[in-house]
Amino acid sequence: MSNHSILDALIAQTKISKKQTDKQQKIVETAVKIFAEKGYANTSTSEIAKDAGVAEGTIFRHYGTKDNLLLSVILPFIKESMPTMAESVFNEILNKDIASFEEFLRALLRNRLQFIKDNKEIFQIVVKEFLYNEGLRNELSPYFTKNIVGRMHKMIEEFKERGELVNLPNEAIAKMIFTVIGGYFISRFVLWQNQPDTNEEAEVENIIQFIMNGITNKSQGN
Amino acid sequence: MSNHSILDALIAQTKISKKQTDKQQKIVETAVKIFAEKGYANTSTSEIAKDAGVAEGTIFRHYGTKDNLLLSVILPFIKESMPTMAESVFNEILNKDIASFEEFLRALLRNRLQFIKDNKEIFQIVVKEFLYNEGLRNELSPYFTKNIVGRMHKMIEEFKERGELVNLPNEAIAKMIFTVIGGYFISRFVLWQNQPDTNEEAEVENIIQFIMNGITNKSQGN
Amino acid sequence: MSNHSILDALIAQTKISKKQTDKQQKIVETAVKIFAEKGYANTSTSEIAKDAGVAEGTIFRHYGTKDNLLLSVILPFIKESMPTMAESVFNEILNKDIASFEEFLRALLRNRLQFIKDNKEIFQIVVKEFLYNEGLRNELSPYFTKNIVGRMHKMIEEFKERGELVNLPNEAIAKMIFTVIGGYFISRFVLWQNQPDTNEEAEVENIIQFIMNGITNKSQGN
Amino acid sequence: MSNHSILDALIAQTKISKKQTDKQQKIVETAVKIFAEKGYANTSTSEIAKDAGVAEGTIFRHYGTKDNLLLSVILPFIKESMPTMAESVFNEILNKDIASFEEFLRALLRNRLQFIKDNKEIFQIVVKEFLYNEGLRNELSPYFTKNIVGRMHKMIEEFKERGELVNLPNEAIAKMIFTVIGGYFISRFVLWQNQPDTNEEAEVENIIQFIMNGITNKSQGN
DNA sequence: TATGAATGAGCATTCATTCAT
DNA sequence: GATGAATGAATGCTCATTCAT
Repeated sequence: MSNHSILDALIAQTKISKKQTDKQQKIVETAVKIFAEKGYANTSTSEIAKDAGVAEGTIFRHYGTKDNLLLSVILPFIKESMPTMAESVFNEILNKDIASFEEFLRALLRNRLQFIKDNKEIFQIVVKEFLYNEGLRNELSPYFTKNIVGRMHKMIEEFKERGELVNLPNEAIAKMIFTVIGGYFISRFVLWQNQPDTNEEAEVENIIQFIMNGITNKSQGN
Repeated sequence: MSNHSILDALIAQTKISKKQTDKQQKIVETAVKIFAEKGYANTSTSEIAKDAGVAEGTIFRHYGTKDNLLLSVILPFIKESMPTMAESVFNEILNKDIASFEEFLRALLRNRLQFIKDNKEIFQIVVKEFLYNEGLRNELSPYFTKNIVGRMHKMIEEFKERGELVNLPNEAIAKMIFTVIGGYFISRFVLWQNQPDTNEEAEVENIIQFIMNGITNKSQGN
Repeated sequence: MSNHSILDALIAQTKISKKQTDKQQKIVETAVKIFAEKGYANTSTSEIAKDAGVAEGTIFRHYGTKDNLLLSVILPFIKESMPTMAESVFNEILNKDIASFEEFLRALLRNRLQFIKDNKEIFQIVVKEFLYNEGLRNELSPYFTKNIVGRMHKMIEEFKERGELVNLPNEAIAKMIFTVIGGYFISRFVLWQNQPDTNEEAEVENIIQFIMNGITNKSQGN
Repeated sequence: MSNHSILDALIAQTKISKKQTDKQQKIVETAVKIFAEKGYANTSTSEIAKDAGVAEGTIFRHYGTKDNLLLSVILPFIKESMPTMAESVFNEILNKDIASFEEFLRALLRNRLQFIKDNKEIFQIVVKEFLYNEGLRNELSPYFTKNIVGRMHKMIEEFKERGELVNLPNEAIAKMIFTVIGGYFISRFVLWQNQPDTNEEAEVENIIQFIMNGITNKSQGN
């Protein structure tokens, strides 16, 4: 996990992926499942091979190293998770002048919630490894910054100008939104995955309200 | 990391720790440093031994297993971090009828911020392992729930009655407060530890304001 | 050395042993030699690996644990030693109505003597570990009882009815025969392996005579 | 277990044992118990120390090495078991001209049976280690030969002259007697120690009869 | 005399990786 | 493309032994 830029890897990845053999698909599937469950460092390639019904050599024929297998698992998710957000969410909002920031938040949260529900296990891997694996963190961070933070600032700026947002530094606002939303995702999908299904609708709405208005009782004066 | 209750361990811990030899101290010190840096799973006992200037056997003579060494590193922190909060923060507030919830939040945040600044590395270990190490998570969770959540609910209830807090479920309020504060600590001390010192005063104030009032511009109508 | 029934192991063993690689063969060969010489507990896997000209990992790839290697060495011997005796010796005798018990004894002793001469080293291992290794003893015992003791009783019963044998409990007779024959094997092949070759023919005959007639001088009256 | 003659050790032993401290006594007691149960090679000095309520260093202060502790446990037993037999049994018999060989056997068996019942655990150790520990075997063997075999031969010679014994080599006769008696002891006290108490009187008598007369039905002709 | 902290070689086992088939 | 035998360094841990107090 050291001297390959993530972008290089991405490119290589795209080039290589002419066709995935059945075995390859099975390997990645299995790796996702086990990495999510026990973490990268606690998973052995032999376990993956056995569970995938594949010879251990086959893993290395296709992915070269265990590190590389991790990347092969994570990268498509990253590739998807970042730009998608940009295109389908941000722009969509920016073009509709009727939208409030609250509506934007709601759309963003719902959109990402669905995405993560569709990619629960990979999300678990990314979260865990982002914290545990400094190499990976260093690779993903600039990518994240470049794609997300920039757009978010623009968005905040826009709504600040409309007078909807409090006068805090853009960065502070962005960070707090990410913290609350990210905290929700991590808490729900990584830490307490087996909790019985809660009332998602209400939860989402509470989060939006919290981000917008905090916890102070607004009808205090009444 | 399996069949020892954390409370039992805590008790045993306290009893055993008659005197720590110099070597023991060096071992724990070094373990803290390396675990924090690379994570428990990526740290070998031989590395700890070498860095601590100690024979590898010495580690096992004192701590028995690597798991146990981790606990020996973490438990005093946990022991400190939980009840302390209870006594020195919660009660203090409950007794002063002048206090607002905002003041309580400020005190809580400041108090914990100081504590974590004093125990930066162990905090890093706890955060990382809480996510990565299911066994540890299962041990710490009930302890956390029992000590913190209960008190927090009482506190929220109290201020709800005073009409200061929004009408959301106590749990939802508590969770969001923890998410924001925890997110701040993790972001600052685990993820981006090497960032240049920011304006802490302002940051703390922003967080408080955010929790209390969200991001909506309150002077909107003016 | 605990929770596997020997019968299960036997079955598994037979199934697995599709083909043995050269290295596997070398490992077992070497293990037999060293276990026999120094005992299981005093033999390290690294010594076996070195002597076998194999990487230590190779042992574990094929046998999983040191315990398992011991079983892999012993089981084929056990499998052979028990039923063979049943089929080829017992039945053979039972079908010839001319046979005397003495002839049966002679056939039995000769047959087993040859078998052990052909498997000297494994016999040494089995004897030593049967005494030293309670787990192994507990596994082998019932198997031994089931296969040997039953048949022996039937045999003794048969010859008792022919009036050839003394009126002692079958069990007592069987036990003494085993003690004398087993004692001979152990003494000759385990305890004093390096004694110069004695007159085997005479020795066998002495044993038979001893079992049949004891040490009393029968021509006493003359 | 290498370059000390057992006789030297015996002497040294005798000299040293001025006074045994309480701790020493506890150590030997505990060592006997655990060696008997699990075998020398499978017992760690730390386990002995813990069970004996003694610091590990104390064992080494008194016995120097683990090997030496084993000897300290075994030697008094050997010292006792050999000469005692000589004095109290052999001579006793030799002086009474009325005695038959059968009576001698009975006296010998009873005498040794009692001795072993009084020293069950050490007997277990000696048997196991005699087989497992080549060094120990090489040390004990000559001692055994010198003390026992010689006397036994004399005894057999004596009764051969009286016409009581079969015309087999003295050695063969001695060996078979030892095998049967030793086999009984080992079977009863080492292999199946937990068997419910059998009818000892009858068992002893069966053994004597077996040694004297074998298993042939003597009243065949009737 | 007794302690117990410290040692470091040794142990069984795991693991990512290589390579001939 | 896929296999699976083979590797050997590394790992967590044990153990007999030493030595200052």
